[in-house]
Amino acid sequence: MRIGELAERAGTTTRALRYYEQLGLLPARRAGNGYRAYDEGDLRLLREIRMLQDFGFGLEETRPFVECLRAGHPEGDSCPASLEVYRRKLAELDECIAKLQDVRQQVAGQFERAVRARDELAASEQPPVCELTKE
Amino acid sequence: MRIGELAERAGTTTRALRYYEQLGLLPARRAGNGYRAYDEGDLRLLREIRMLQDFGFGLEETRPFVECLRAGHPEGDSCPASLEVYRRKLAELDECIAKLQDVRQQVAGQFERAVRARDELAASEQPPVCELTKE
DNA sequence: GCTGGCGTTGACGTGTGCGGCAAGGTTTAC
DNA sequence: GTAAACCTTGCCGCACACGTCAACGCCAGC
Repeated sequence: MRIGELAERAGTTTRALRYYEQLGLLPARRAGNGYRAYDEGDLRLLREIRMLQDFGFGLEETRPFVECLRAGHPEGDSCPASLEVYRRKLAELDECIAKLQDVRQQVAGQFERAVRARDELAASEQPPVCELTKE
Repeated sequence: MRIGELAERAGTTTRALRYYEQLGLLPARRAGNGYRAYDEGDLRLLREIRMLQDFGFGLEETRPFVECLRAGHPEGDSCPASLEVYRRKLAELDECIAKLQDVRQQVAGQFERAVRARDELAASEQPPVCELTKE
């Protein structure tokens, strides 16, 4: 299989594949004409990378999974190094979520204060004249 | 006040201030010798920028707040444009938090599945011989 | 044999918020 | 008078995962 076909079957681009090879993440054999040659195993590796990327893993974080598969294990996460990455990622996610929730609270507080200030200003500048102003 | 003093009083760097000026976010008057000259008002603007940055606002998102203050309003969020930025940010935060929580769920699921698979494999390869193996 | 569609490498661009350095001018303290 | 500490502009670098050329080679169909 050549690079274009692999890219299409994995739902990515040739540019990404060349980049992965540059990182040593997904090295390719070469055909006689210099074209990159891939097989079904590479497709499996690539799908693993893509799935982890969708989870927000950086490319370096996918490396243990890829190497685990290349070592012949049935799943990318059959190795301790991969499990460790999972653990780190979960901790990271928890921290990030907590931080965002804290920020959300603070921003919501600022927003509500600002809205109240605006409403009070409007009320003092243009007090309702009488009941008749209500249409 | 010169750039170094302002930076120190706001807890930032001269480099950041020059960058803000480059963006037109915090323009500076100039002294006769070409040095940037700031006043207390600029310190106020800068503090506003820094606070919003701490909330994760991008510099462009702080612009309405800064312009609001420069227009003479008592607070950076006294203007409708600032309130709109708050609203957008809250929506963005909610979306981001929801996404992260979803990802966390999925990663946790993968992790637990992988751990179970590992334990089952270990159990089948090295079954507990008998009660005596427990120390 | 020629066009079109593959492939190759290499290099620069993207966005964000600065850090760091060079090469100079200014001011301040002693 | 001179050294230290400030200021100026300008430009390159970083992280990250590629996108987007450019200039070229290879191969299939007509």
